[in-house]
Amino acid sequence: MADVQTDQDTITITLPDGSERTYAAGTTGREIAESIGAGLARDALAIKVNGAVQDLSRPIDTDATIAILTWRDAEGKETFWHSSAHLMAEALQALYPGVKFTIGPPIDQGFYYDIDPSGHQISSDDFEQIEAKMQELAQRDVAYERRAVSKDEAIDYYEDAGNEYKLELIEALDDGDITFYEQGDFTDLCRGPHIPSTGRIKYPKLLSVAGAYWRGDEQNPQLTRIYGITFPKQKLLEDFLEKRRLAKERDHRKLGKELGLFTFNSEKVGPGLPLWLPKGATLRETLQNFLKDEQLRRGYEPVITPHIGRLELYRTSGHYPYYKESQFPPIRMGDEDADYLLKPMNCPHHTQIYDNDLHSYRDLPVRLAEFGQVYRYEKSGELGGLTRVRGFTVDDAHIFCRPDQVKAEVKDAIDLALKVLRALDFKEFRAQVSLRDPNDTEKYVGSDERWDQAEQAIREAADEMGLDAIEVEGEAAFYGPKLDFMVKDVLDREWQLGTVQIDYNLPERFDLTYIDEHDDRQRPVMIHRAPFGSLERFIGVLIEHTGGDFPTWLAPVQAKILPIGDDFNDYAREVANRLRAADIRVKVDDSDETVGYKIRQAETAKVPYMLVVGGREEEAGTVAVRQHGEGQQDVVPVETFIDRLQAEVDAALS
RNA sequence: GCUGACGUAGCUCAACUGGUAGAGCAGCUCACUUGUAAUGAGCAGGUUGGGGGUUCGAGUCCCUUCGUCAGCUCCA
Repeated sequence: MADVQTDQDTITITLPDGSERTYAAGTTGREIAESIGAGLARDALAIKVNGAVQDLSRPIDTDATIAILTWRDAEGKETFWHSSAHLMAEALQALYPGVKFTIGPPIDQGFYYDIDPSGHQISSDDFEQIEAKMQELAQRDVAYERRAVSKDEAIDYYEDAGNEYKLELIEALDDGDITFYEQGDFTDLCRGPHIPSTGRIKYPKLLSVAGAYWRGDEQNPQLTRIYGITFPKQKLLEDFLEKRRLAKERDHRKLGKELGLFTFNSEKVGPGLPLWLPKGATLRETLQNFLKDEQLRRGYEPVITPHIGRLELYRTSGHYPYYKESQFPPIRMGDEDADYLLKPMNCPHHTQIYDNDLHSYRDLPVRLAEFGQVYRYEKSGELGGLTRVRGFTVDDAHIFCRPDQVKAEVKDAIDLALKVLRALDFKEFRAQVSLRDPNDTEKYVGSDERWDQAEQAIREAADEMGLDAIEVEGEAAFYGPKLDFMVKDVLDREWQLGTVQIDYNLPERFDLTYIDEHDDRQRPVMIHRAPFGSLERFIGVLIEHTGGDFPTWLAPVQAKILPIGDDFNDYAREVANRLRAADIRVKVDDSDETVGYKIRQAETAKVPYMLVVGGREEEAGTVAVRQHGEGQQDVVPVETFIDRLQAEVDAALS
């Protein structure tokens, strides 16, 4: 279909390397690919013409800059998976007559299709059969054919099919802008583009089935969503499955259990309420101490507030009833005419600490820090491991400052967050600046002018700190813009960890003030910041990031002393005492086991250092050092080992 | 909360179409006294998540409830 009529007989095509080639007008992408090379033609999935991805079969009528897309291009993969969604739909149509198709887009890793099963029940047990059908269909290697249809034609087609979902989609489309794609017996309303033919899709794998609401709205009917992924080569599928297997190995829920860090085992305690075991608590306190020290150096002051507060506090702050649904219900005592709320946030309490004193502009900023435990009633289906819990700890601090100090404070908060990420070797994270939605300024508190200032401050601070932050409009909280650090877990799910948020709302609501140089009362700006975010979530992601091999400074047990026999238990204990005196976390394995067994135990527990001691060591006052995962190292005096370990810890935290 | 899957010893997992709940590891006891990733033997360990039902008989089938997982929705 020639959209653009031109008088040109020939067209000039510019390739990604900048070279130009001349073709007859109407040459297709496939022909261009063939003219470049047989290999490229074989791998070609789609073509990008002046920035728009389209089918290889479509003729090109004008001069254009093009790129032939293959599996190596993100857009090539996207097209491949989109076409795979159609192939899966064809298989489903063959196996489950009457199912209605809605939407089936590609995603980061594969694709899904939302269907109305129309009475069929599809479960993961059926995956093998569906995959087999997909392979069978793919082997027929039929073309994906694009067909422009009129709106009436499209409506007729789906009225015949009785597919109200597609009709709803067509409703929103303009006549003349509607296309069907067909492959084999399957026809789908689709914008495209698609790969040339089904034969490219050789290795399908269905991943999961779940409910999803039509158009993501809880009020709408629930559809069945089937997730899948496909590959052109077996090796790629195997690599993908291997990666998933490895990810499962690193799952923090599994490692948390194996390493004895935390447990959710007791149904009596309640869902989403983690119990920290001694080793996990040690790890967590070590992390907290690291941050406390860092904060002291940066002028933060510690505060401590109770776990509950009067409901009135949260009415004033505006959190209640706005977030009523995700809070534990208020507690009412019979003899007191007031309700109490289990605190969902620390900030209201902190405002009251600020308000305990009269503040001069000279005193600002005031930085109040607390590891504050908060409680939120997350929906049951939302809970998961440590990443989503109902009771968690925020490494919260609230900075009360003058408007002219905002940028410097945001910069310091970013610096602190970066320090934390660096100390824990997080190299892959994303920084996101969330701004207000320019089309819906109604839902935000505070004047436009203030928002402009705040957004500018946060943007400049991010920029000056060298952050390559992406900006997203409409993601800001109602009270101010924010900057978040996001990190992915082993399953590639992205979690928000650290955050810096500017807030003009709470100082207003609590009528917080400071006295300026003209003896006038002024409103301070509040900055919420939490470099870890939630300790629980952070540690969950950290476990997966390290695979349980924590850096020495964080390891719950840093060294385990392994006497080779009972005769050396005393010496082992003596060494342990010397290490403890140097603040090293140490355990002695004085069980009746062989050294080989003790080593195995320590290795599987991922203890960084094993110190084997026997007669030779006792006589010389030494330890035989074995490093986790590295095997036997050397035999050194106890003091040397202490010095080394301390140097390692200092280096990691500097 | 919704849809689906799952729940057997502390952990990891067995138990054909309904027919006496098993194993390895961990634990305990005893022996061994060990030199760099599992010493040997023995013992103990369960109302098969809870409740109800069908059946001569239920880990297995049905209902219900709690929990876990995946996804949806939401997230101060």
